[in-house]
Amino acid sequence: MQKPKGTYDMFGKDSETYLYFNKIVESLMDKYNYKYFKTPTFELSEVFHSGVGETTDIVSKETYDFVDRGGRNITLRPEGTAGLARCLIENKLYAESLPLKAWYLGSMFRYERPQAGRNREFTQFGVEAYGIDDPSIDAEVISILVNLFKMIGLTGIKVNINSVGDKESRENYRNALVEYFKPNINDLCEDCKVRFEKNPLRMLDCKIDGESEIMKNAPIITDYLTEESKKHFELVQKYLSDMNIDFDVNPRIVRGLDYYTNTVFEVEADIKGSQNVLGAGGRYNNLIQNLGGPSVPGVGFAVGVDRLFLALKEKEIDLREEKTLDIYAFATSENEKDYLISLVNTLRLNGFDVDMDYTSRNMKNNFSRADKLDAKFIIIIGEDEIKNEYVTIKDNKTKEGFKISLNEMIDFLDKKLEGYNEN
RNA sequence: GCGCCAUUGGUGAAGGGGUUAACACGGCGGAUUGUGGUUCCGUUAUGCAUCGGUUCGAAUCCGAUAUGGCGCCCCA
Repeated sequence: MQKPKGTYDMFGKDSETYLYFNKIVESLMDKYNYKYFKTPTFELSEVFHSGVGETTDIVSKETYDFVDRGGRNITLRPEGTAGLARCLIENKLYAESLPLKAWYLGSMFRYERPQAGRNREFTQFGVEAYGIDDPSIDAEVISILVNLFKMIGLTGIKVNINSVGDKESRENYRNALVEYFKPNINDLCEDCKVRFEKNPLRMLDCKIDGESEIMKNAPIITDYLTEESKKHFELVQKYLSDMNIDFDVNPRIVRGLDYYTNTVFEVEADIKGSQNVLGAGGRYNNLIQNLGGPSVPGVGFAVGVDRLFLALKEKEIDLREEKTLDIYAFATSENEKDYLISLVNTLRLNGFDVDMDYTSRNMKNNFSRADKLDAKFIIIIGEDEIKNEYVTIKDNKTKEGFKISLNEMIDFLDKKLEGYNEN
């Protein structure tokens, strides 16, 4: 038995990191007053086809599609935005007071060739703000991303921003690019020739020709923005500066998904490997309309959580909450086991984190097990303890031993643990 | 979808055709102990990703498959 290609099992330190990361995200979202949304992991296929765009590879050849038992065309979500947009339309949330600020965290699915930082089932954390087409929200969304990295202590990140303009700007620019490259197309790489036909904007991203003279002198989108788009982009930059957020304007970045308009951005980390873009996003003012809803603008980003963890690992950042066991309890022989079980149950009901010996190990093994589990206190139950109604409690740090009557046990432990937390 | 590389126990690994698959950590058991983290002893892969092939003989050479990694396409 083997897990499917491109999936992973998460446990041990990694799952501790994951749980702690969730907590950080939740508290971060509270700071910005964004609300958690949980939408389905799969949607009717058309949600992604009309939402993300037919032409992007993600939808045209990387989705997990299947027909369910009722004959419906279903797609496992390859990204989070389209489903959230569908949720907004279906529940008419645009009728409530705007902006609607939402966040999500969950699995996404893309049928791709896996490598480090790229899986077929992967986790994204995303943020979206709908209803207000104001550059201040673009800037806020970017600031969330920057703040997230700050909160988890990840350094060496770089924010690149650009504007792909509105529909009109983009059409003008596309024509200019085609015009510019047409005479020289034969000098470019094979991939670029394909992009020339399919999506000329992507040519600027080319790994092979990217640094060549012809690319450097290519027209840049900023010169083709309409007055309105230009002003929007300038204000985004101003607000970012007002928040003291460092960024670079990079006219070469274009997003892969069709729904973006105006602001686009990505955040890259200085880590090895080609999967160094940790998060990316932008504004999408036509998405809701494309999905059959009213004209509602939106802006947001998604972070690749697996990639983020990879970066943490490379930088040796241990993002975990310290979790230690309050009590490890054991009995000196099999005869006291039933008593032990009942005592442990009582302790747990009183709010202590307790583990116990299930196999009646010898005493030495029990002590080393208590150490391994990082227990703060050890409780020992023997014949004498039962007969005289007390417990032997050992402080595992100071090695001090106490004989405490059953009645006083809870109070004693409460007080001791309080002292522990203060230290 | 394409190209290149890799895969040995619970983990890190050595071994690159010759019979018992090294070493370390971890796990389990024991010695001693109504009070331990040290030490000592024992044990822990009939098997080297899977399936075929070559050979007297394969973890070792060859092929296919699977999975992982690097790069590309694409993208978070």
